[in-house]
Amino acid sequence: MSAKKPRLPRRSGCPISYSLEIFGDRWTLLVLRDLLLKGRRHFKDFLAAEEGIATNILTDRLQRLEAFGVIRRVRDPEDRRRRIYRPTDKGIALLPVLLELAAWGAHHDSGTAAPSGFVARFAEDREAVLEEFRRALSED
Amino acid sequence: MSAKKPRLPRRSGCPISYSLEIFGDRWTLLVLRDLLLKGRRHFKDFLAAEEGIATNILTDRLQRLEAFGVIRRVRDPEDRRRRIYRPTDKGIALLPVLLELAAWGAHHDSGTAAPSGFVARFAEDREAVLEEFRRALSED
DNA sequence: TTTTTTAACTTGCAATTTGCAAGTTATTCG
DNA sequence: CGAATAACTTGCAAATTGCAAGTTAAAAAA
Repeated sequence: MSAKKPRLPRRSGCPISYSLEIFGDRWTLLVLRDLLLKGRRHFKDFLAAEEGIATNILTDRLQRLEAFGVIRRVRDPEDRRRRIYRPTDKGIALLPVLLELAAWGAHHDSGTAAPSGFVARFAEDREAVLEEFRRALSED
Repeated sequence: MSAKKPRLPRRSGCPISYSLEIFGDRWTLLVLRDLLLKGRRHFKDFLAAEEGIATNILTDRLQRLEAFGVIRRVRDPEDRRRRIYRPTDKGIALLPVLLELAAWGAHHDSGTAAPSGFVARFAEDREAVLEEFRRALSED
């Protein structure tokens, strides 16, 4: 596996540019949302998300995330047809990015479906919210 | 101006999905980096960034950011050929997203050109770093 | 045991977006 | 006034996304 890294040659040394080389598209962070915030694990789960990602795009994104060391992919011992996708530490470190995007979106989208009170809670105790998600992810 | 909003129909009410409708591409957050973190203001400045955005893409992204109320665009009174692009409050509220992306990228990119000590400083006093950038942006 | 169903992709092709570079128009400079 | 400049616009090729049918291995049903 993992021959999927560079889509384009490196554009600059900027850290944001580096991050966007991995996440700068309409789907990758949505996949990570399901993985990190919703605890989804299987291909089928990501496919079932409301936004309707296509199978070829999902496969591509999962492969890239694996190649960049953000997730790992193993065969499910209970059903060998299935694959389990899990975040690495590098992946878990993306929680703040996801939550800041969520907070911004929830605050500025008049039609948001964000959980009620999420923005206030995050603003009030950011670290506690982060810790909750980290704990959920470490329960394996 | 500002007829540039929806590229696609809304995919879901998820706040992250909403954010990605605006930023889910390889260029938009780079433009905002220059605007919010580097204080760039003119079309020419964004064009000159190291990553080499094309003029049609830059124009498209600026128009979308304006349509979403993230930036405003005015004619420069000192040279009417020029345009000044400035962040709105909605735009400034994206600083945490940008800085989290930068911190993640700086930490995980072995070839990073991030300013030395940035990651440590941000981890140590996130609010102070945010406040610095906000102050710089309000000096107009 | 065989057949059917299911999970995770893969593939072919059309539609959309990006990238490159030349072109256009209004404004400023020499 | 002509040349240069700022901010786009345009035409077209390359790359990516989206849709839906197809494939293969594993599990479930007959």
